[in-house]
Amino acid sequence: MDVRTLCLGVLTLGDASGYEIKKKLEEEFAHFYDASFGSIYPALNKLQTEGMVDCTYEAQSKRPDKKVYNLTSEGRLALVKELSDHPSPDRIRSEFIVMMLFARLLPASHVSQVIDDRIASFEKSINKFQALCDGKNSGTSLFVSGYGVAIYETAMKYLQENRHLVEAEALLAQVQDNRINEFDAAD
Amino acid sequence: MDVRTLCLGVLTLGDASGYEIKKKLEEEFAHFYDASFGSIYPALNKLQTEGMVDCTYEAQSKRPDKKVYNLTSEGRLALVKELSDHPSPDRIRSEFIVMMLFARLLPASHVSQVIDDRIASFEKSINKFQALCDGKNSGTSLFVSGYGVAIYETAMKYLQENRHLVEAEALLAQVQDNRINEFDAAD
DNA sequence: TTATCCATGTAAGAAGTTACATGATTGA
DNA sequence: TCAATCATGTAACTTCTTACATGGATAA
Repeated sequence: MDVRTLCLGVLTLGDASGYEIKKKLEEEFAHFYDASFGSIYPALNKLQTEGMVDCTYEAQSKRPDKKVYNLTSEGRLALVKELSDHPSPDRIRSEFIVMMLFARLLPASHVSQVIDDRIASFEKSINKFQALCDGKNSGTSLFVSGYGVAIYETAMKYLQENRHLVEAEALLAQVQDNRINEFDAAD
Repeated sequence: MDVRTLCLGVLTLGDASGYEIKKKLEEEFAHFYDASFGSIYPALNKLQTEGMVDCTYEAQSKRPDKKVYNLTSEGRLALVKELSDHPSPDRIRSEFIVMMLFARLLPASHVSQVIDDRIASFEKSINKFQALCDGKNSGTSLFVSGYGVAIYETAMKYLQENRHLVEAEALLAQVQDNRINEFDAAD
């Protein structure tokens, strides 16, 4: 799955410009997939040459023209085919977790700060998903935003209840380092 | 954060070869970061030319030589500096979630199969993290594997309890498609 | 005998990000 | 006046994956 497929998918929800597709991704797919303009615009142009999408220009006063894309039947077929493969495993890239694993190398205060920030950002995500839940009628969107709420709530609660494990280790390592430094200083 | 940083991190746990670093990543960092040999070996070579790691050859009978790397003080410093930045938000790429969002385009049976598979794979992940929990003494590893258990358990439970939302929509769309096809056939 | 583990490496290519260019509009 | 929103696009660059090359040992 790539940005092209994602664009086709968004277009099943209605005609849209590249800019609108990007916005839709930020709202709807929040946290589960993202793409930049630098990948969306070329993808749409390529999809057009391949006949997967049609494009009509919408002139706008006081704004650049809008290129509104709509899915062709070939495009819809290609999307369904793409979605029919079994999904590859989720790919997660968490700098936060890596940092936690090496917490003993860092100042304890910094570790605490990072955890505080992470909890705050989880809270934001939960609110965002919650708002999405409330505004949604379709079963699938409800399912996905509910999934987001469930996972981020668990993650947040876990951090609150278990942060001491990491913080204790960071603190211990720091104390030991200081002791060594004191020994060094004493020499 | 990139593969280079990850290699430096693993080397704080003890000297290791590229191959061993890869294995360690698969065990310890499972699901939160991964890297292929094709990125690890070049990263280690570059780190060596930069003086971040030393390398000693270990001749092995009946096996190729092993290049065992160990962290230099510059390497440790660079790692700490890298980890001192605030971690960027987790990046998740979930084909599964995208597929759920477009479930209405797919055969209901296929959707059900995909959810079954996902539940099974979550179960595997939980067992893996659980085993990791049991085998670990350090607070940080316990924290991280516990985090994995908590999240995957939530995800699994959520799928079990809410899969009907997606399955119903896929089924409904399918029935409507069939109805249209019947109309078409009647013409 | 077939696959998997051990062990390192390279080269080609995919896929994306970042930064830039352009430029008016609107809200703080 | 400063930032953000709308709107599209390109080019350079980064980063990683995949596939290949090599080859003995071991387990099913």
